[in-house]
Amino acid sequence: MSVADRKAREKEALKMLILKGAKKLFIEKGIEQTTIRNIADEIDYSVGTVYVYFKDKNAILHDLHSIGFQELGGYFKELFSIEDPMERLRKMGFIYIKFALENQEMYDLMFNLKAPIEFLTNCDNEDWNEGTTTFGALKETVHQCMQKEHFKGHTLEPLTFMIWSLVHGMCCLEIRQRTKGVKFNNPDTILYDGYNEFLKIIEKL
Amino acid sequence: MSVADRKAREKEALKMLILKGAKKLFIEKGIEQTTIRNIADEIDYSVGTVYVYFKDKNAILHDLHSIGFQELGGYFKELFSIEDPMERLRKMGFIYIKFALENQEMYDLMFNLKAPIEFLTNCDNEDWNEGTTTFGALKETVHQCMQKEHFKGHTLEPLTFMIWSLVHGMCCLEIRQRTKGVKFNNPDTILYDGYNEFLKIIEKL
DNA sequence: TTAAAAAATGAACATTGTTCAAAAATAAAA
DNA sequence: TTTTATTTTTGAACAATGTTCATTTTTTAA
Repeated sequence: MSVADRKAREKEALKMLILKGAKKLFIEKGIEQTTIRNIADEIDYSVGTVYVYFKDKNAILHDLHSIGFQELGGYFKELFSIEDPMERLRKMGFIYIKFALENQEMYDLMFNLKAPIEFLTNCDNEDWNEGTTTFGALKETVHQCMQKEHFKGHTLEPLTFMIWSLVHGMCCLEIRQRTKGVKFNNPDTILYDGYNEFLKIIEKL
Repeated sequence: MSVADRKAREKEALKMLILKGAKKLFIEKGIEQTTIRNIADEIDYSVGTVYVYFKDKNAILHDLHSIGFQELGGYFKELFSIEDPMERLRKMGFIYIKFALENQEMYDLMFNLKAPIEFLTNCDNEDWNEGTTTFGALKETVHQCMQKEHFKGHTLEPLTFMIWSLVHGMCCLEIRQRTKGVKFNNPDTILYDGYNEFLKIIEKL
């Protein structure tokens, strides 16, 4: 191993350290409430160093948003072993909501904040690979459901988007505290009453 | 009319002027990109004056979020004349999406931003009247649908929340630019392909 | 041991929301 | 009308933020 190799590894390590510190603070005190100085303090480096490794705050948020998608992938792992696509779709909905509620700041970053998308636009990058891949996974399962004679009369792409919108809408309203006027039976609102109604709906399609 | 009355009227007028200026700038250049100084400049007053009429930026955002709900109410007006609840529900979905797409910054403020809710919390106000009222209107229509034997096997409150989540989810993903990976047929994506699929879904419930 | 290259630093800048003593404008009193 | 009291408006000043960059420190190569 050359010195250049080690340097590259160290560079990568420090980049990860910054991201790890940032994520910790984001979860602890919220993304908006976390400053670059906070992040630098957290890992005992100076502000300037953070800017050596990241172009700006959006770059940090974008990288962390990608990490969020990796983590969602981890949640989704257990789905691979489910043969029946309808059963997989049901579980997928549950896991999606669970992930959103257990990782609210990360979910917000992945699907709501402007920063990650702004970063892509700034880099002249039209595509949003993380989202497209996840959407593709859902679409594949819906496709298999349709092959088994479910969802008659629906079109794959828009229907997939509807299912995504349904669970995303729930999570979004909950995370942004717009569910105050909704009277649920269960204390753990979305994950029980919401999810149950979601099950009823896809059953009828 | 006493002097005190006139003063009260003038005070109210200036408050409205500030809100009007703020709204104009929000729509023109985005909420995050608009500063208090911008708003003050827009209406030819000083920064300090803005703070005489509003406690802080959140107070402006909250009042503007309320105005947004009034405007949504304006969009909803034509629904009153529709007798058939199912037909009314369908039109309601269309108008909701239309409002969201035509007033993206306002929609964001009403249903996504933290500011209006933070303002309520700061005032020790637990309730979110604007949202609860709008949710109530949707719930009433869904209730009438159920009385006409639609939506068998569903529960009013959670089902209403599902329908809201569905349209909100679509609008949210579109406004926050998360629909890049979804291939629609129509150029006006959500309002046609999305809405059509929404129609198919509520038809089957 | 020394010179060159790389990495880390933190003071400095522009911009933000916010405050508040002072100034200006208005109303009430003499 | 003139003076006093009250209300309204002002903008300089403050702390906090994202960001930059000349300087210092550390590491590598000679």
